[in-house]
Amino acid sequence: MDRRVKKSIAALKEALISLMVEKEFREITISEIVQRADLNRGTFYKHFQYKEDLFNDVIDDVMNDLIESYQAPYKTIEVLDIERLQSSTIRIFHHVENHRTFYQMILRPTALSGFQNRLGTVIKQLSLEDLLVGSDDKAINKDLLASYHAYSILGMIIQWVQDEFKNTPEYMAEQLVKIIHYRPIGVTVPKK
Amino acid sequence: MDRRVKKSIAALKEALISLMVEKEFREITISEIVQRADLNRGTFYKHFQYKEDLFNDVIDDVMNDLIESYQAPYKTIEVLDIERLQSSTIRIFHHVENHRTFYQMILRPTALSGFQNRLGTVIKQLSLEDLLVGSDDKAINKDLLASYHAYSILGMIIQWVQDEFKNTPEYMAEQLVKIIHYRPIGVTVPKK
DNA sequence: ATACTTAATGAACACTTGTTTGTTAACTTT
DNA sequence: AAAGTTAACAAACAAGTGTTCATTAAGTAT
Repeated sequence: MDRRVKKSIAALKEALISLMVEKEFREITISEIVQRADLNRGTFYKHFQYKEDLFNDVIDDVMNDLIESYQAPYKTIEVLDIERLQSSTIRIFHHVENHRTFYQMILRPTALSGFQNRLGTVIKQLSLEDLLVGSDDKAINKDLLASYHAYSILGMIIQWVQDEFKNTPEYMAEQLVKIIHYRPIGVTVPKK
Repeated sequence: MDRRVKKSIAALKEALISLMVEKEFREITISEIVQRADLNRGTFYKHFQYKEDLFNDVIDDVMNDLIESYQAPYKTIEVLDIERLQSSTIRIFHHVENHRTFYQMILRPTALSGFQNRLGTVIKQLSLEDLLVGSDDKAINKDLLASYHAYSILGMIIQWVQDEFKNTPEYMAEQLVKIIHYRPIGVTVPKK
């Protein structure tokens, strides 16, 4: 890859990130980005169509790091006991902490992903009111459980939509009940 | 509320929805919206700042319907047995089907919520590779389970961010394990 | 029915966007 | 080191954005 391209794209990413710390993505203009990156506006359009595309490149970097940190435990462990999956092997939360500023930027309620956050928040509220009434396990953080539950339902809906509504709503409801009552089985699987 | 306002906003919502069926939200201009709504551009800016704000109004309508359909079962049932929560009481999937076009529009992978979808997809992929290895329950749809699992983790991360990283990553990982092993308790709670 | 309030309009403004075109200069390949 | 390639640049364009302001007319309240 041409060194000029690498430098330009790196400068654009840098500029976008530093702007996103200061203001909403919505309000950042391409002119501002190139101004901060000290590049010509045409250079931006040579590589990207929208600022969203540039942002996707930034996301790519973080996602690659996530994939690495998720797979990291398996590199040292020869066999994986699913039932006894220790919380220490779950590295994803460390990854998030390492990219703290990024995730804060990305997931703040007002930000980008308007609809999914809204839907998630609504379901979470409903969960808090209802499904948690019977729970008395003091060791479990209620807010975390509600958010877990809310977004898991969102996940099922997204999968359903991606499957083009092939299943019936009744099937979906049944699956939800089954998954909630499901537990991973304690088998030991040899690595790869 | 002034009848003119109600009519204008309704026309703008209508116009936006019909445009969103045809093309990406990104590519819809405010000029197009008012043109289709047969209104002056200034009228749009009287009520909204960005097209995102108008879109939020559309979302509000659907969310209100969701809240209703979620709470509907409890209106007829006097007591609620959490353990025996029948799938038939879970109305949320019917709500989604009733707004099929809307959800398809909103949740298609290329659309709006870039980052969360990306994050969800990555975690789902990783889940499919790993956590499902030991599962042999033929009654559970693997893709649904993976998506459920992926977005539930996303939900925990979002909650963590909203709590301003008060907890440690180790705590988060422990909570995840606890929640996965958690089951709702079979208590019967009197309605309100 | 009349007076008031204010939504909707049209025109105008500086600015950003997305695109194109020719020129300059940096990089790669031989 | 020279030749060929192409990124970065500057300038210019139509179209959209976000804002303001005076004018018209629809709606509300008395």
